[in-house]
Amino acid sequence: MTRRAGDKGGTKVRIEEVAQAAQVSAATVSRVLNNPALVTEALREKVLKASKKLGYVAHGAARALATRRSRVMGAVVPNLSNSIFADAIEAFQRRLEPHGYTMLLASYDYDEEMEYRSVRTMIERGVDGLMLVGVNHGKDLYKLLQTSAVPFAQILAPARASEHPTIGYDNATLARIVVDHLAGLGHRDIGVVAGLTRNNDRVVARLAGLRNALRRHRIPLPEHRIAYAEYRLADVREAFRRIQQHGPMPSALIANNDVVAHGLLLEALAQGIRVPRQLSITGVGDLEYAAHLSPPLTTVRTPKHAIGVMAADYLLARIGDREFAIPAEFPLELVVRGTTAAAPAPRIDQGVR
Amino acid sequence: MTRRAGDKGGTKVRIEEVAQAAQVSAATVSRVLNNPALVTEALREKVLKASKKLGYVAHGAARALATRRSRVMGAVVPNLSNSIFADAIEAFQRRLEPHGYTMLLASYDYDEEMEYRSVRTMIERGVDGLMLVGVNHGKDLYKLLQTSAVPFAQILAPARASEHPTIGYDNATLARIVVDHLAGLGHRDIGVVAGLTRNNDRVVARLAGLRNALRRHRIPLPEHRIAYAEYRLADVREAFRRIQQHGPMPSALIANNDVVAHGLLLEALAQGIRVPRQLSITGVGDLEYAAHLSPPLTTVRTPKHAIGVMAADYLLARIGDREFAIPAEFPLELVVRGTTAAAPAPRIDQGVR
DNA sequence: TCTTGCTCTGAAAGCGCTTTCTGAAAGGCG
DNA sequence: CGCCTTTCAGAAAGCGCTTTCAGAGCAAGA
Repeated sequence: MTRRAGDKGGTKVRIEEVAQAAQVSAATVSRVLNNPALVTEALREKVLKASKKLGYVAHGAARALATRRSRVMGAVVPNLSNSIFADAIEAFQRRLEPHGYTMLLASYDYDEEMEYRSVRTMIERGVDGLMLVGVNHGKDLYKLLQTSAVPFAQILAPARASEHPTIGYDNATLARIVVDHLAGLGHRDIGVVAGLTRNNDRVVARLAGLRNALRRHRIPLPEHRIAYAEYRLADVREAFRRIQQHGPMPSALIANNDVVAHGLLLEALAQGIRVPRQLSITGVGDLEYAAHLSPPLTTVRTPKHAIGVMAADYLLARIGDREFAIPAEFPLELVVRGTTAAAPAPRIDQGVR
Repeated sequence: MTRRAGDKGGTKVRIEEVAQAAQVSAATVSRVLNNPALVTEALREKVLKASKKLGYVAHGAARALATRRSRVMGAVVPNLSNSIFADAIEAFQRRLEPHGYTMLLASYDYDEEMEYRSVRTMIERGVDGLMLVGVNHGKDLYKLLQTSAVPFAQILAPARASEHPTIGYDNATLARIVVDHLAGLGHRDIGVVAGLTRNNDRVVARLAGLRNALRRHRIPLPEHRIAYAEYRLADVREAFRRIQQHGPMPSALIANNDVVAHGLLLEALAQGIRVPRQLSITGVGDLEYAAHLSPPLTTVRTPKHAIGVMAADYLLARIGDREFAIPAEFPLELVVRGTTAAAPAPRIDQGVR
C-alpha cells in the first residue's frame, strides 16, 4: 500500500521510465494500461508493479492527443445555486465517473455571451461531449457545436422542443398538471409568479403552457396577475405584493419553483393570510424542504436526477457510437400537500349575472 | 458576425490550415494566438482574419502537451447539494474564467476512496492546480499530490489547521462566537446538533471548538446533549427528538449549519415549542432563507464566496510563480435575529443549592 | 526437421501544437 | 557605402503518449 523509494517528490514519471524499470518497451506499458487483454499475464504483472512502484500517472494531454479522445465531458449551466442545476450536474458527474470520465463545469449566470465563451473554451479543452441547459442557444453557439462536431445534449426541455437532442420534461405538461389541480379545486382566480424570462426558455415555455392550460379551463390570466421575480426570497415577496397592488388577491398562486413558492408562503404568513384556506400555493421541484414547510407545499416532482443520468448515458452512447433512444418526455408527479385546498366560496355577487 | 463558407460542418481545422490560408507558417499563427506582441500588426490581422474565417479552435491537448500547462483547475468537493460547496465552487470558477482557466469538478460524497480517485483522475487530466475541502486527506492523497507536484489549496479550514496551504475560517472561532452569544443570553443548558463526523474534519473541529468554548463558560455538554444528523430536514428533526428523549429539553440548541437550524426550528414549531421564548436556536452560514424564516434565524455569516475567490487567486499566483499571502483566518460575523433570546428564568429548584 | 500459423512484443511514426534556433531583411552608424 | 545590430518569420525538434506494422518466437502439423 505505502510507496517505496523511487518517487522523489515532484518528479513526474514518464511511461518510458516505467518501461525501463519493467524491462519492456513503452508500447507494452501502454498496452498493459489500456488494453490488458493484449498482453500476457506475466508481463502485465511486471509492468503494473513497476508502474505502481514509480507512482506513474499517465499524461492525459499526450494520451488525448494520441487517441483523439479526452475522457472529459463538459457541462455548462446557468448557475449552481439553483438546486435543479446542482442536482442534475451531480447526477451527471456521478454517472460519468465509473466510465473514467471527468466533468468540466462552467456557469454563465444567464449571460448568453459568457455561455458561448464557456462552450468554446470547453471545445478547446477537447471535451468529448457537452451538456447544455435549455433549447435556446443562439445561432453562433449551434454553429460552433456543429463545426466542432462535439456531441451534446440539452437538458430540462422535452425532446420535441428542439431539433437537437434534448432530455427533459415538458413545461407545458407541467403547467397543465398544476392548472388542472387548481381548477379541480374550484379556483378561477389565479395568479402566477414566474422567474425572469431573459435567456431562460424554460420560464417562457412554462408561462406559455400556463396560459394555454388556463385558457382550456376558461380561466383568465390578465397581465397584472403575473409577476416576475428572481429566485430569491426577498424578490419573490416583493412580487407577491406587486400582485396584491393590482386588484384583489387571487385565490391561488402558481409559483415557478419551490423557492418561489416558499417565498410566497412566507409572505402570506407574514401578512396573516391563511394558506390554504384563503390562498392556495403551488411550487415545482419538490425540494427537500417542501414537505417540511408549514403547511407542507403542494408541488410537482421533477426528475432532475434522472435527467442528469440520462444526459450522461446519452453522451456516452454517442461517443461509443451506440444507439440511444431519448424518451420524448419524462414523467412528472403532482405531490398534493397542504398548501392547496378548495377555493373559498365566492362572495355573493351583488351584481346581476 | 455570421460565418461564411469554409467551415463545412464537422471538419476540425488545424493550425496548419490557418497558416496556409494566411500564407504564413504555423509558427507565426501560434505566435499571433499566444503572444501577439511578437508579431507585426499586419501579419497579426491577416492571421486573425483567416483564423476567424475558418472557425479555428485550438487543440487544447496538443497545446497542453507542448506547453506543459493545461489551463484547467480541479475542484474536488464532498457534494453540490450543500450550498456552502456550491457557492465556493461557483466563486472559484467565476474567478478563474477571465484568466482563461476552466474548472474540472468532482464530488465524492464523503467517500475517501472516491476522493482519491477523483484527485488522481484530475492529475491525469493535467490540472494546473487543485482545490480540496478540509485538511484531512489521508497519507496516500498527500503523497500523490506531492509526487505530481500539483499546487493545491485546501478550503474551509484556517491556515494553521494544516501544514499545507489552507484557506478558510476557524471552526473554533466560529464555535466561540456562537457560545459566547448564547452564554451572554444566560443559557446554561445547551444542546448541539452536529453533522456526521465521518470524513468531515470541519464538523469534528467545530465540535471540539464548541466543547472548548462551553468549558470556558463552565457549561457542561454531556454526550446525550449532542445529536448527529445528516444535513436533511427529516434527519435533523429526528435528532431533535433524540435529544428530547434523553433528559429535559435544553434552553438552546446549536446547529451545525442553517439547514440543520431550519430543521430544528421546524420541529420545534411542529411541537408547539416557542422559539425563542422556550428555545433558542443558532445556525451557521446565513443562507438566503435564514432571514426569512419565522422567526428569522440567528446565525453566523461565513465568507464562502471570498474563500472560493481566494483559492482561485492563490492557485493562479502559485502557477505564475508569484508570492501570495494567505490570511491566517477569515472574518466571521454573528447575525443576531429572532431565534435567540434570553434564557427562560430557571424554574425554582426544589432541591437545596 | 521444416513449414505454417499464431501470439506477443518492440520500433517507429505520428497526434497538433509551441518554441528554440537560424537566417533573412531592415535599419543605424561609422 | 558597407558592416553590425536588431527585428521578425520559418524550419524543425520535440511534448508523452498510442497504435500500426513487422518481426520474433513458439507450437503444432506434415
